[in-house]
Amino acid sequence: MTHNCIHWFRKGLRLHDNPALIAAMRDCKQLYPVFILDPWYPNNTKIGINRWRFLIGALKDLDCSLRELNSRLFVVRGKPDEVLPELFNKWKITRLTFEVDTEPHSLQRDEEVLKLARDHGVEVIQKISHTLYNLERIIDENHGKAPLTYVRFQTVLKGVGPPKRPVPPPTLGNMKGVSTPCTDKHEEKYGIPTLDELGQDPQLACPEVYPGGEQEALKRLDEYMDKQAWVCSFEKPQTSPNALSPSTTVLSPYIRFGCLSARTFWWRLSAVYQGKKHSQPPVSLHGQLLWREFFYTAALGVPNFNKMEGNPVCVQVDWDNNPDHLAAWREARTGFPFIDAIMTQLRQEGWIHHLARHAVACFLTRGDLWVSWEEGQKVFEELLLDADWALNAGNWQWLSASAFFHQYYRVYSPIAFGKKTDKHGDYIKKYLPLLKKFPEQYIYEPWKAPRSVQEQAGCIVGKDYPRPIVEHEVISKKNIQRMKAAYAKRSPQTDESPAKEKGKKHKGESIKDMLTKKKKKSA
DNA sequence: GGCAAGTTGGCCGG
DNA sequence: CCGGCCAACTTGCC
Repeated sequence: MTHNCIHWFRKGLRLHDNPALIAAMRDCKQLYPVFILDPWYPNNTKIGINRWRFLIGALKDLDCSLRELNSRLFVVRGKPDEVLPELFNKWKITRLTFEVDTEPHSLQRDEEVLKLARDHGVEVIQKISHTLYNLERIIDENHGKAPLTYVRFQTVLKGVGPPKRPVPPPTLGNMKGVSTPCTDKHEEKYGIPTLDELGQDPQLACPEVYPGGEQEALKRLDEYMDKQAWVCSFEKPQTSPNALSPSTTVLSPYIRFGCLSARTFWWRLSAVYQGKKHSQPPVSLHGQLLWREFFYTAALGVPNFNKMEGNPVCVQVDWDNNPDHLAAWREARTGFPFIDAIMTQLRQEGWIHHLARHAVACFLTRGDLWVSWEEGQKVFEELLLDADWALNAGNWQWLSASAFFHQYYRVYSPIAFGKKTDKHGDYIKKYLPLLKKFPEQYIYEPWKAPRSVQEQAGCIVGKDYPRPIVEHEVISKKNIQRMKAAYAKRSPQTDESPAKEKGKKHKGESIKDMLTKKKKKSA
């Protein structure tokens, strides 16, 4: 039997390692590659202009590549559960293929679509290619629960083996006997949207630093895989958050939209590592892909993963409702140049280094402003090209010491942290040119500069650039105590039965224990 | 009991 | 002046 097929692109905006697309081409007469632009989607999540532009780039590139296979991309406007049944009838569809997406709202949407397909007699083929592994399998192997530590995650993976190899991209051979019926009105009806159509003002766009698309992704991948020594010695915590050009690969936006397959990246790294000494997870580049997998698994296994309430792994904290603090942070006017420079880079370029995310996330939440991580999550969702539901929620919980990471007394200093990798403040001067003329000595703390120095620099603190929004040394100490209180509330069983702990120590108290205790007391 | 990607700032010894 | 150690201090897992 030959089929009329829709391949539904959602994430996975690529031809390489796309098993669902290959499946669509098998025994196929007419192929319709579809992307559904859901105008209602932005209702619950705000998407910034840079993210829209990246998506447009990725769609254009996809359409280009499909043309080379004598096909085209159909961008369809509407809600999937309304649009797909129409298309099933109109195109006499017998088969629907797509890539598995494990985000909760996607799972719900796809459940609905499966029902509709069944009603229309449409066969559905789903393939896993967005993640390295079948995440359900990982949860099964861990006795039905998502692993909560990276070490545990790695232990589970040892039993599962390496990820599958990527599937080669389709060729004209795959398209033998397959056609994509297009009319003259294709552009008009199924064309790729413009920023205008998406309600974005192109005039407001900053210069594009990271163009979207599979070709761009593969070019970038090649460029980095050529640097073999760099790849083999890569250790994420050693890279700089405030380098003038990125100290890491910036492949994350491409992986987020599926312009680059994580499995392709994984096996390209394996090829570079082959026979050489190389860094290891969690800090290596393989380790980065595993962190992604780790948070994807947690996001699938933990209910309400993007919220504090109803999230069983998340510490419940009495965050302040402070719109002024939140706005200052979002709009890069906290008065801390390091923080404001990072937030400026985020808004302009759509990407900031992982450790820069640490600095601003800690500052917004447990470090200084005591604003809920959910608010920060929303801002990142809007502005980050690589904003990914699972990673965004997981990392915000990590940084706010709400889950995964618990050493809340480790607070990043908005002054000291940046200095370690950028003594002269060049990064600050790049993104906050207003402060360009401040002497090095004051670049991280311009409010400490004498009036005459501020005048000389042409920038008066309190007038041209804000005074610091909080006193970091004071507020961060207070906040540590607030975190301590939140943690204490968390486990009432230790409150009720302190005897348990005493009982445990009673018998086996060693000399070393006693020494440690004494030391602590005297300190 | 010890260890875990990603702190800071103070103190001590060289 | 620099590197190293320590305290501040938690949970999950081995």
